[in-house]
Amino acid sequence: MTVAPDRTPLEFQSIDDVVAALREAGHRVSAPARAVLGELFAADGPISAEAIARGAEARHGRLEPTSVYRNLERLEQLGVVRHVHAGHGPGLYALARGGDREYLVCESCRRVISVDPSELDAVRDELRARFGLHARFAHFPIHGLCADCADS
Amino acid sequence: MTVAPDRTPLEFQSIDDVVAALREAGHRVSAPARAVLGELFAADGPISAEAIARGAEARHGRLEPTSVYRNLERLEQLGVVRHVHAGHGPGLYALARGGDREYLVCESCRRVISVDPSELDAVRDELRARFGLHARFAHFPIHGLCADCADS
DNA sequence: TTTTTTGCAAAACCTTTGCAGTTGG
DNA sequence: CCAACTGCAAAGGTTTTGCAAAAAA
Repeated sequence: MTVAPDRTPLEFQSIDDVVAALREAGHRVSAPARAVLGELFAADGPISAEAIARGAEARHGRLEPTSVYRNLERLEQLGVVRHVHAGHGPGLYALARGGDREYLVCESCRRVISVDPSELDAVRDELRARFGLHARFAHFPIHGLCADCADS
Repeated sequence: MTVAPDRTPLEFQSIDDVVAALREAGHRVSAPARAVLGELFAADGPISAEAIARGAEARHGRLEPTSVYRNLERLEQLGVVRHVHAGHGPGLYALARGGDREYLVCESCRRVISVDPSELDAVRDELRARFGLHARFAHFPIHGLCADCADS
């Protein structure tokens, strides 16, 4: 078992930052591991493991989904990555840089809206007052129709 | 293609009501179909297809999960059944009687809290005002920790 | 009798696991 | 050099699909 280094996700600004953290935690850093990080840093939102595998395969060599999942799991334990379940379909993975995020998902166009948790405090307060539920929207996001899709 | 009869879910108070509606819609009603309905009427909350298959198998004869899924799909098209996705794990199915419901799920104890949609209007209003999202919690419920689990 | 529904088998989909071989440090 | 990581193959859990046999109306 490895221990997450004493860093916040905010400090991971580049692939090399993460590579350093991985090594600090006793991990080795292979070409596939770098390729996965490359896709995550290149993405502008949460993406699927399969998208990572395909993108990385195009730019670098062969990359099995298996390996992508194993890398993502490791990065998630390190606190570098988080994943979110958007409706049916595969889980979506994103860098945790920029601090915690919570998500809203459009069921129609599948757009993922990323928000600061504080923006959902009013919602959380209401749910706790009324039902005693301490709601979290980081892993299982709020679903609905975005403004554009609701208009049509 | 069949057309849903001109009834609201509120009118389905018994297995026979549903059987009548199925026939009205041009469907045949087999023993397995009745067994699935029996489990749904016996359940006191959303249950998995596998639970339905096991329960029905105990009381009546053999019942393949395949058949359960096919029956649930048909009942869902008729408006008699709805399903909800509670975290990881299988989908949960419940009768739609009593009108629409929306759900909150505890990520720790997996308890499903069923609420009247109007109880979530304040939450919906806040989400719409702030993000333009028209939230729905019937199919993908709100996740979090219930009061009991949050205390421990 | 005729069309629907079932059972069984197989596959699809996403993800995890096992294992032998390769590779990073 | 040796533990860790990879590829490949296989399996796990949930749901869907294909098809011949059984059953409803």
